[in-house]
Amino acid sequence: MRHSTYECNKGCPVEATLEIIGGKWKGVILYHLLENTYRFGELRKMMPGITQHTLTKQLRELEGDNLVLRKIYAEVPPRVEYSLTERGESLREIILMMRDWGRVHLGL
Amino acid sequence: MRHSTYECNKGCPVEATLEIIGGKWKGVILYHLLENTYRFGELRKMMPGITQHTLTKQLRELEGDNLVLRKIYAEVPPRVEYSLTERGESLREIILMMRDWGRVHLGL
DNA sequence: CCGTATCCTGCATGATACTG
DNA sequence: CAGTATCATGCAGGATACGG
Repeated sequence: MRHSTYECNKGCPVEATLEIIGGKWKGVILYHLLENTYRFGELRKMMPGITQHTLTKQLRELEGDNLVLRKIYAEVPPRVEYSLTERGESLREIILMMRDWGRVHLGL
Repeated sequence: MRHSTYECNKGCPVEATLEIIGGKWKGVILYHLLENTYRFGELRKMMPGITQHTLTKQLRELEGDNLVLRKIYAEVPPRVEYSLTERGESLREIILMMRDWGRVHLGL
């Protein structure tokens, strides 16, 4: 007896995906990294509302979920660049669809 | 001088969309309603982890965002059915993509 | 420049009990 | 059956200060 296509008994795939990109800032971070590789300070400037503390935490979590790559350059002053992993890239379509939906239905 | 396609200065459309579907349960609720119209108690059974209190609140918020329609039947015992509005339907593609992404990348 | 270390706060979510 | 009413709690996110 097969389950419904919509069954969510143990680990709904929609819920699980939202746990990864559903934070207050993660979608926005990924959205920016879709366009380009960015340094920590650049991301911060793009998101005036986020604190340094929170940005660091969110980036660590995205890194932990293997969506974002953190590359450290041994320079002075230090430079750290964030980019999407292949797994992160695979979210491109979803993120862009959310952007489009927001534009159309929320007038943004 | 045009802005970048990715600019998020005031009201990022990705962030705004996530505010609507990004809660812990909203995606799952919408996911179920994608398939069918359901009664309150049916939804509750489908999501064993959610409490009555929280389900009510989430449904009210979805209703407030005009994604879900709440239809009350004047019967005894009372019957209330939830379905997607047209606006809710417009999220179908996004939700299904999140489901697929979860299945492929999270092994669900 | 890119962080950690503390401490703190609000709000999303939950537990439990009661009701039209 | 489908809710409200209360009260409780955990954790995401923030403020501020300091460090390699």
